Parts: sequence; C-alpha cells; structure tokens
Amino acid sequence: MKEDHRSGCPINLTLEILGDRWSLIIIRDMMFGNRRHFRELLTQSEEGIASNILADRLKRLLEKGLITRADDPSHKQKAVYSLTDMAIGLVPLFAHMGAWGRRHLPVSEELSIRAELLEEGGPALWEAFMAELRAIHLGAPRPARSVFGELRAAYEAVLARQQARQPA
Amino acid sequence: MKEDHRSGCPINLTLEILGDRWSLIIIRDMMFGNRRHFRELLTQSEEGIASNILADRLKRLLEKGLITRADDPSHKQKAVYSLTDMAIGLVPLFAHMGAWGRRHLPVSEELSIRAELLEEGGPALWEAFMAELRAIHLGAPRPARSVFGELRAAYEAVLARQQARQPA
DNA sequence: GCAAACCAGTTGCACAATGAAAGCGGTTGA
DNA sequence: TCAACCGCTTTCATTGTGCAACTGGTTTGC
Repeated sequence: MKEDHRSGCPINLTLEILGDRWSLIIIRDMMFGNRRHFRELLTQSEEGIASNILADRLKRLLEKGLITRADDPSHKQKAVYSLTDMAIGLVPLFAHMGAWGRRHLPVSEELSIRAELLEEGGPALWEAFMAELRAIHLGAPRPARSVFGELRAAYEAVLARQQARQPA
Repeated sequence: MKEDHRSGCPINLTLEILGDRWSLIIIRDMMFGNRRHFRELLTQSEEGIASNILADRLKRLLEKGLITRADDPSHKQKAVYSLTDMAIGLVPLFAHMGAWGRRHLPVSEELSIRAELLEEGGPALWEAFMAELRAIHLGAPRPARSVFGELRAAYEAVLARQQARQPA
C-alpha cells in the first residue's frame, strides 16, 4: 500500500508512471490502433515489444489505474484490455509529443500522418477523439463524429499512395 | 553516425530520447529552476539524482541536441548548460504533463502551483515563456513580460503561506 | 475426434542500466 | 596556505531489459 515518491512534483509523478520506453507505446497502440488483446499488442507493434516486458507493463498500468482488464465473453482465455478515463486524458499529451517529434526528429511519412492531423485539429479534435474513446473503452454513448475513422483513413490513404508510387 | 530506431513513429522517436526517469527532470530544472551548472542540477534537485546518472544524461542530451555546453568565463572549470530551441519547444508538453499529473496523481501544493498557472495561462502564456527562455538561453532579446518571474513568485508565495501556517 | 493453431502469459539466462558512495585532479576565495 | 568547490569518474551491488523457449489450456479446421 505504501508507495514513496521521489517528490510531489506533477512532472515527476507523471514520469514515475510513464517515464520508460514502453508504457506510452502500449497506450498509443490501444488508443490509436485499437489493440485490445495481449497478442495484438505483442505482434502488431511496430517496435517489437518482448512478451515478458508487455506482461510486466500491463500489470503496472493496471495497478496505476490507466487500463482495466476483462474476460472476453467470446473466448474463454482471451482478455480484453481497456483504457480508463485517466489514460484517455493523455490524448493532448500524445498530440504534443507527436507534434514535437514531427518537428525535430526523423519521422516516417506514414507513421506521422496521424500526428499531423492531431496537431492541425487542435483541442476541438482532441475532445472529439476523447469522447469517441470513452465510447469504445468505457461504454459511453458513441458520438456522431469518428476521429478514429478519420485517422485510420488518412493513414491508409498514405499507405495506398506509397504503394502506387512504388509497387511491391 | 548510424543510428537505428525502433520505428519512425513520432511518439516512439520522442520516447527514445526522453523516455526515461531523468531526462525530463533535468530539462525541467533547467527550464523552470534556471539551474545551469552541474552542481546546481546535482544538489538542488528535489528528486536527488546521482552524479553519474546526471553526467550520463547531460552527455546524451548534448548529443541529441537538446542542450549545449559552454565554459563559464567567470570560473575556469565551471560549465554552463543551456537549452536549445528544440528543448524550449517542450514547454507545451510540460504544461500538459503537469496538468495531467495534477489531475490524476498525489501532487504537493507547492510543487504544483507552477503547473496550475501554466495550465490556466494556456498557449499564450506558453509562448511568452518560450520567448523568455530564448532570451535566457539563446541570447534573444528579452521580452517585457517575465513568466519565469511570475512562476517563481507564485511558488514563493505558496511557500511563505505554508510557513506562516506552520512555522518551523 | 484429433491435430494444429492460438491464447495469455512465465521461465531462464545474459547483458545493460541504475544508483549509492567514494574519489579525482584542478580552481577559487579567504 | 588551505578549505571549499568544480565537473565529473570509478567501483560495485542491485535492478531492469530483452531474447528465446516453454506452459497449460482453448478453439478451429478437417
């Protein structure tokens, strides 16, 4: 029960939870890629997370209240992970991280289109996306606008354009 | 020269640079506490960083272009560290991290007052702060408004109020 | 009905990162 | 001259990371 923190600074406390190389990658995949199962997160990750690291991080995110775990009714040994409101509140942070990375780091076109849209859309778009995430992960009423669909469509459009330019 | 990245995703690339427990703490102290020397960062850190970790992180941040190092003309073996424009661009990210931490984590009053002001001030305040940081760290002309002073004054006001309530 | 594929993880092991403490040679101010 | 200070480095014990193989159970396809 007793947890000791390095300090009560909000930046520090946030880093104590999210300050590693994998936690935000997992939340990103759940949020933008709608990966909800262990195997999806394991095998469809661009970055290639190891299964023991994934298991460890899921456990930590559960403890910290960023995700929840439920049994999948369609499959006895499948588990479904969902984002909590706390994690959904990270959308603006992802938007800024993406904007900063896009400006300063060697990003690839297809993986940064979503960051571009998120940056251009601003707080209004973030709010719409968060409302949709609350519908997907928390069972809230589904809003009319699907930012998730817009982001996915833009991503697939870039992929299609790239394939047309240089076919496999 | 050759560096291989896990992926070209802007979130991932940002995490590869800043995704650890200390890098952002150091930038925070330089940015909000104006710590410019090794000893200042080592001894005045709330969280108590070890000297070897600090030396390692400063080297990495130098390599990645987030800070610069210069000799202090007043003292032959003093070094002055400065933020680059790239690091100053993290101000909105700190604002969101602070806001998120304040909302969801057990922050202390005196260390979160700055996050509160930064959240309330919004993008206009962030821009003013960034202009001032460019003056402090990059030699740009000093703007009329000192957000840095406002933040420090608010912090000290909270400290004074706490001491009045419960004197040492 | 049975084998193959799939499920969420766990285990064992090598290596890298972290962190506390002491120490380094040189510089400065009294 | 001497103590305090300067930016680190070294040593060593502990912890975290990452790969690969594996577990017991479930579902799918034939």
